[in-house]
Amino acid sequence: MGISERKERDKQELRQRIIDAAKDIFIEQGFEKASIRAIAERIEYSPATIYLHFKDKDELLHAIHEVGFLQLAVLKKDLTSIQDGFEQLTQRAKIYLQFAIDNPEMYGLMFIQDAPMEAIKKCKEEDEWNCGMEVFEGLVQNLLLCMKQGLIPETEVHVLAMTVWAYIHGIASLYIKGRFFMFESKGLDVHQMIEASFKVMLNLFKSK
Amino acid sequence: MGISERKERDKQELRQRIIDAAKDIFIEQGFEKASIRAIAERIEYSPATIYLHFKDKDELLHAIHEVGFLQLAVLKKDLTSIQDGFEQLTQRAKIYLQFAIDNPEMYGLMFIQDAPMEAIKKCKEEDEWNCGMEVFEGLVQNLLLCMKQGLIPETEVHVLAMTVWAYIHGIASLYIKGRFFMFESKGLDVHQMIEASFKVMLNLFKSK
DNA sequence: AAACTTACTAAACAGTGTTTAGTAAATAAA
DNA sequence: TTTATTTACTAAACACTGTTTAGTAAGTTT
Repeated sequence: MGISERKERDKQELRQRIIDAAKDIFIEQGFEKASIRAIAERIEYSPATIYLHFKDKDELLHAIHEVGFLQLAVLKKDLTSIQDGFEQLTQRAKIYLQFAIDNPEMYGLMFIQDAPMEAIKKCKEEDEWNCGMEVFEGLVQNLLLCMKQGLIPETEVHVLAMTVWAYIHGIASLYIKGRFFMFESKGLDVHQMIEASFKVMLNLFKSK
Repeated sequence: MGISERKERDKQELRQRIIDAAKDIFIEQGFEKASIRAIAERIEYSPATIYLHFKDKDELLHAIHEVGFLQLAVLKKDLTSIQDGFEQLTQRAKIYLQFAIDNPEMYGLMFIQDAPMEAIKKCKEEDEWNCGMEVFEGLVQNLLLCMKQGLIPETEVHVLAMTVWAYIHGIASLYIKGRFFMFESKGLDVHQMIEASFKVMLNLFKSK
């Protein structure tokens, strides 16, 4: 009975085509322009077809945001090979920040917008936001390595990870949401300031 | 010629009524529900009338976001009377964070959403986002006080302020946008973690 | 050949921001 | 006082949005 299996494959393939098309429009033209109708048109199906694969737009955006985490995972994949904990932490932060700057719409979906989390809330089986957890766990492991190497003081590692994450996310989100714009109009070099802030933050973490 | 002046007053009053109604709906029912039509209905005017006072929705949201900064300013007004720089910094951060938790929609408008900044970009006279600048300047002055009192090491103060702001905003925005949700579902007390992270961050800043 | 299932969509519903054309009243000019 | 003009306002339309419903046409099973 290969027929029903082929049908299932076809179904999954169409689902993937929807996600890909949605992601492309989302990346190219931004959140606003990524309408169900525009996505449907790109894959040459009717808008209603999308609802055979996704409960609502939130669920589709949730699927896209997972693609974003996959993208980020690729960028992070070589991090653990960096022996020095502190150097790894520096690179980790830089990758995260660069990802946000290079993919502001996707970063927004992953860490700022309500949509993907709404989807989690709606489906009863608690997803627990595994995507975000994975990023966080990487940071936790990194910080544990730093502690093992005596580079930073022993502290409750989850709290420490939360602190580092908050800082990096703060820089990333204020930047991509235009809140450092005031510096630019005052003639200051924002990128340079971020770089300097980065160094300040890292130095603070060094155990004396 | 009191007539034209009265007319001008009436005009400004209606403008203010629009802002107030918009703010109320925005606060009560969230960003999504604050439609032009809903705002118009509340003040018993037609939707088109709103466009006689505001170029577009972004401009209206920009006006609302200024009300938010006024609200925040009230909460901050007694801060400078705190003599100890470090204590003032602590209280400043707490007020900022508490404001975000108590008024998530308004905080979103002030520091996360695109709308108000779009309005700035659209009108040619560079607004420079004075609202945000004011908050930032308060932090800068606070940090200068800390340095004067030898509580923190001498560093380029704008970079330092950016660092502190990013951290606090990071905590605030990740919290209100549900990204700490994963901790909750793991049985951790998020508020306690934030409190702990707060202490970690403040201790990092203390000069040894 | 008839019954059933699947995959899909046209069209509608209820909402959105925004613009246009037009009205009715208040004011200014004749 | 009558006419002209400006002002304040809105009904209705336009072009969108997410989503649902009812129906069709093809494929599969009986």
